[in-house]
Amino acid sequence: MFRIIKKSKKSKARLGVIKTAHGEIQTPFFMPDATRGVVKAVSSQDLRQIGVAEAVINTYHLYLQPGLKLITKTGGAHSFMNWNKPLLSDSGGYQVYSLIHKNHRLGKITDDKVIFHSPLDGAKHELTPERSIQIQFALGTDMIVCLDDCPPHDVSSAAMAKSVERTVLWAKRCKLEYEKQNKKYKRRPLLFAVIQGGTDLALRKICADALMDIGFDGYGFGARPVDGEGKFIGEILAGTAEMIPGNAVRFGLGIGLPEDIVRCVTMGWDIFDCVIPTREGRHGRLFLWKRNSKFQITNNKQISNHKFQIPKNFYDTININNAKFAKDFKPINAVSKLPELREYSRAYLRHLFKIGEPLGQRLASLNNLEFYLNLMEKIRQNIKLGKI
RNA sequence: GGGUCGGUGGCAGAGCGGUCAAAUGCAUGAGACUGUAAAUCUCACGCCUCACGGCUACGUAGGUUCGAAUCCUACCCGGCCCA
Repeated sequence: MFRIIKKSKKSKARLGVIKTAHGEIQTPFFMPDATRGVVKAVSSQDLRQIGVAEAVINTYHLYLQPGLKLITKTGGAHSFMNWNKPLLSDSGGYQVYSLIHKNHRLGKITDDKVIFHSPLDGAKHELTPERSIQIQFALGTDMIVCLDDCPPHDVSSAAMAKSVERTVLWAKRCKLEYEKQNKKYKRRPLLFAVIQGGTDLALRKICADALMDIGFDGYGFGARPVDGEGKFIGEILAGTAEMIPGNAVRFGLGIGLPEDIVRCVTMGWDIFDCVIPTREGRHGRLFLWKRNSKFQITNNKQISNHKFQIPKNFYDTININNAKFAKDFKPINAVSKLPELREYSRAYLRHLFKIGEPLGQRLASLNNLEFYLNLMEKIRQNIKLGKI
């Protein structure tokens, strides 16, 4: 269940609460990706320690490995992962894109279903909209997503229209299957559909309207639009948000960069997930607050007079692999709530990366997740105080 | 002392007359990463130059050849075997 607590007067941002069987979460929020049942390199204990309240797992990956039987046997994804907070499962729609649209040898898409060759061992698997929902019920996740057809950005407009048509068709089948599973499991996870349509707002509208006729708890924005240089195109996201009724959850799938999340919040998007903090962390990039950033938690008096603008340059990133950190004995992150990040030096973290030690990846991932959590906290505070 | 094999760029290690500034791996330097086929990928990596190009290089010194990391001679150094 989704309830809006406060709407901004300055923008389309809103504060809300999503109630699930595993607790309530305040929106806007960010979910780390735990695609294969782990946020890579970190434990659920780590996540709890920095205050992560929800995570995203993937239907397709967990179905392939370790498989549903095993997960069902342990009582679902929550207990398997030792995670008692809300979980969202993604449908496998993104894998339609990353495994098939991008590489036709790995499978085939028909109107009826998707045929995958497992990247693990090449074995053939079929995913239908119904199957995706069944799997997600078996996983026991709190928020589930309809299987969608996520095309590459550069596809022809005819192919894009086809994707939209397919996405709507599949969403319809997902909804029907959802009702069946509902009766079987006596559970009502939130069901989200995904709006496709590329950078064509009219097509997005066709998709959104068709999905809203079916009716879902929330609507996702699929296939983050980019321009020729790979940059984020805001108008499409803003326009699409407007198509979605205010009482539905707006889910920006795979978004993104900190500044993009802020922008999307002001457009009315509520929840986000992205691999950036963890993947880039594993690759040595750390997100750090700028010392004099104007984008601060607003109970700080000094900046409480600051009129809200979408903050720019409020953070820095560093690549800890760079030679300049070899003798940098400053803390990894002096303002972290994690003692580990305050006590280990950057020189040491660089050393861990240089020797390929997984501890380095864990520390960097935690640093970045903490940054994202802080970001969302600041965003919520700003909305609460009427600044966004 | 005799015999034998070998000495190649930061390291390991190809190359054995021209297409060699020299494969490949590692190391190093930088970059990318957006619903995770990602502890991955890309680029650079003798010196000078933005580049064209030039210069110096395959233990050292000579030599053969139009041309040598590659062939010959001597020397230096190392491994192994014999005394």
